[in-house]
Amino acid sequence: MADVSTTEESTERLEDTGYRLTAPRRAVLDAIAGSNRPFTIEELSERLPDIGRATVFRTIKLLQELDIVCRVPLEDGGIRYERSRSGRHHHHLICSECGSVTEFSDPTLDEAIEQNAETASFELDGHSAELYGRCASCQRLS
Amino acid sequence: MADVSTTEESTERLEDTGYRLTAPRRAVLDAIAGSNRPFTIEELSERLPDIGRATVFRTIKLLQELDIVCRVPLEDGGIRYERSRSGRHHHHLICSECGSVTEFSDPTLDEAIEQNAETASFELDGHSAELYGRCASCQRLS
DNA sequence: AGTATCAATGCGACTCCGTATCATGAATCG
DNA sequence: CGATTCATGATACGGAGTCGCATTGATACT
Repeated sequence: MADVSTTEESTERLEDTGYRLTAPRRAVLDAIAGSNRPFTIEELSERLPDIGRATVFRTIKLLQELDIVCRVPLEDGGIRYERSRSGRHHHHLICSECGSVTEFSDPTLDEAIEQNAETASFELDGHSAELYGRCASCQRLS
Repeated sequence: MADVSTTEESTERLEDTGYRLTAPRRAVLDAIAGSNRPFTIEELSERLPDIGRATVFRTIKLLQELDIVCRVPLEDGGIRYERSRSGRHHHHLICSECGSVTEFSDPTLDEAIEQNAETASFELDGHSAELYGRCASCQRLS
């Protein structure tokens, strides 16, 4: 799977899947390329005052489908979004203090999940796993 | 940790933690005792027309804190709730066809999660894992 | 290049889920 | 039994996301 860490590759992925490359979509891609912290739609929308709120929602939804952006569910039920670094399936370490989000992949974890599904005769087609706590730098600060 | 599969034990847990045992709370406990499928607040509220919507929300929130009820995040972002059978930490197998939810616990899975946190020097204080797919009986039906 | 087509946009209204406010009522303690 | 404090219900409110629809603009066709 292609890297999606640059705006160029993301626009490519957009075009390859038959979606139109429009000015608002470019603007959203640029905006999320420039932010390294997970963001809410509102924050994104404020940074793009000339783009309709509905369009921002629609675009983020689209980018999620293309695995360019991923949804980060917080412990309190809130939702943030982040540009997916790997463009592949992964899990999150979510710091409840500074809000930073780190991706990780772990075949052992995925395997444990598959094993549980199998034991229950469950036909797995997706899963999510989020880890909540304090990141290394927040620990150092206290 | 005590079993919470009966309304009696749940009312006990309520009282033990210093909360008042009121008629609306009893009614909510009875209602969820009688339902074996995960429910939305709206559904629950409809079954309890004499109880204010806000109270249903408040009560479910309280029961979540007491581990009597657990939150079930669906793949589409929706939320349902279910009486916790074990009253302990667990994960969910969520059938996208019939909506059934099965709990499971797996030390191997939890350990894999802890291992990842440790590798990242992350101080873990909670996690969630949800498995999405088709349950055994839905597979049989097709 | 010129044009037709259909997807994408922007706006605003709207839904859905959950929460805050606050006066009233009920459970618990002395 | 009376006082206190917690819980309730009604309603208004708020945030997040969606919908409908007229307009715009990217793409494909010639």
